Amino acid sequence: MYIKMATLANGQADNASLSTNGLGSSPGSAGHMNGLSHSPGNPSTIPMKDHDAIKLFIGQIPRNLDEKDLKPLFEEFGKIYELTVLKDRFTGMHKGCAFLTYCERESALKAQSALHEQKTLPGMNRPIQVKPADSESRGEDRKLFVGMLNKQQSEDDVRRLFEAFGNIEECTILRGPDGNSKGCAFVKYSSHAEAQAAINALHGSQTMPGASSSLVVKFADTDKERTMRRMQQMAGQMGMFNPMAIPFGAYGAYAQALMQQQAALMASVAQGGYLNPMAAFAAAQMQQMAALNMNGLAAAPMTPTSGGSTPPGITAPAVPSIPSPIGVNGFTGLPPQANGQPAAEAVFANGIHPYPAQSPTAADPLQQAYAGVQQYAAAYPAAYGQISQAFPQPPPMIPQQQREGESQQEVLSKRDGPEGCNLFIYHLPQEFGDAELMQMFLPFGNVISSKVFVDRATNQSKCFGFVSFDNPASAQTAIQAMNGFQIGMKRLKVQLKRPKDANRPY
DNA sequence: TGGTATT
Repeated sequence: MYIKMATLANGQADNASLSTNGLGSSPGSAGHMNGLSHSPGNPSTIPMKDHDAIKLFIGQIPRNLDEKDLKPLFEEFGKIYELTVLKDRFTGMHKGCAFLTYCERESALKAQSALHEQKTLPGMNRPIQVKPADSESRGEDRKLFVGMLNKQQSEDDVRRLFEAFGNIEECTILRGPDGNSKGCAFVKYSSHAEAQAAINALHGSQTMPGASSSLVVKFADTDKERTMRRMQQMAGQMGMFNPMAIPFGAYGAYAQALMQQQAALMASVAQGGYLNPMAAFAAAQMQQMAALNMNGLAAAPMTPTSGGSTPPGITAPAVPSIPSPIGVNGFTGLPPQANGQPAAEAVFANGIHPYPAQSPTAADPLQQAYAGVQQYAAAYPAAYGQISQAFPQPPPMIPQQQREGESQQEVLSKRDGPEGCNLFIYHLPQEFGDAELMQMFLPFGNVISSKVFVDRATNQSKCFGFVSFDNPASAQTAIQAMNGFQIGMKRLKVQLKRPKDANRPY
């Protein structure tokens, strides 16, 4: 009985928060004190109930109607298994709603379609509510997030699109404070299966006029995910560490340990006087990759995220979950020599090895990341060769360390830094995606966003992009260091991003 | 010289 009461209390609370009818209810009352409610503990009095029977929430019931009054209204759709008016636990006051379970699932569906919002009971000013109780499903597993809608599309438009796949209980366009659509919506079906069917049929199926890519149909965030998202946003605004690193458990701890290890390496390098932008660049890449891989968010870290093509010599290695032996030349799948040079020599063309000699062990993820850097560098010998020319002297800068746990959130956030912190970069290699762009600028500070402009029609990079730092000094340092930097046949153009309202050509 | 969004 205790369990039964708890269940009812939960269901009631759920429905109270769900319903838009203004029915007040405080959690806790269990309406089991009535003549129609069967005691599930006594087999002799329990009618048989379908295994897939649906518990219905009935709302907008006049408070003078009790179970025996309501029974005739609902009985015409089938045999009632249980009907319970919700009452305040302490005062016994009728709360204006009830739970109803038919013996057969089909009866519930019939009652819902016949009654829900179809008639208004005497004395009420809103129509009766007959719908599955929230306790019937978590809610989240049948609620969809729909993205890439046309901003002109209405609730009805979306309903029409989704109604073929099941019964839609809710359909809401997300709107900003001004009432304009954000181009996305929530659609809630009666069942998980319906929601899944809609995903299967509609996700990516079409591109709405004016939308930048094809329709997105996926399960909506769970409460937990929503909380995480909020935390991330908050942390991002405050420039704090990323809370995502904490719940990742063992992986997060491992990634953090890795980064600490790498930070220690970098510190020893700095003390040895070897620090130069190139070393910082390579180290930053290594950190990125290690962090990304450990979090399982990017199995092939050096694959451009946009553009579709892969730089020559880069084979997008997957980091094996069970490490296999790798040699100094790097990953399985990497040609032993790229561009005619041993990869390691291509990286450190200036003869400076910023890392202490190590004997590579096969199981060391650091080695894997290191190999990844080598591989990446091997594909861009020109870039790396030029670095030593670009910086005959150590430049007047101390590359800012990436702080622990910072990378994921920073990678994911898409926002400008303050004025003077945002760079426009032109003449990027065709193969560069957001990730590569960011890695290139990480040595100069805390990169809060990176974006390579991609032609939507061809999905090809337009060879320019944006990088935002969290402070103007980093941006200036990056300009000094990287403007005119030669990659292959091109030289990077690195300038402050033109403010939106300003009209000055550089 | 940008922006795939979660009641």
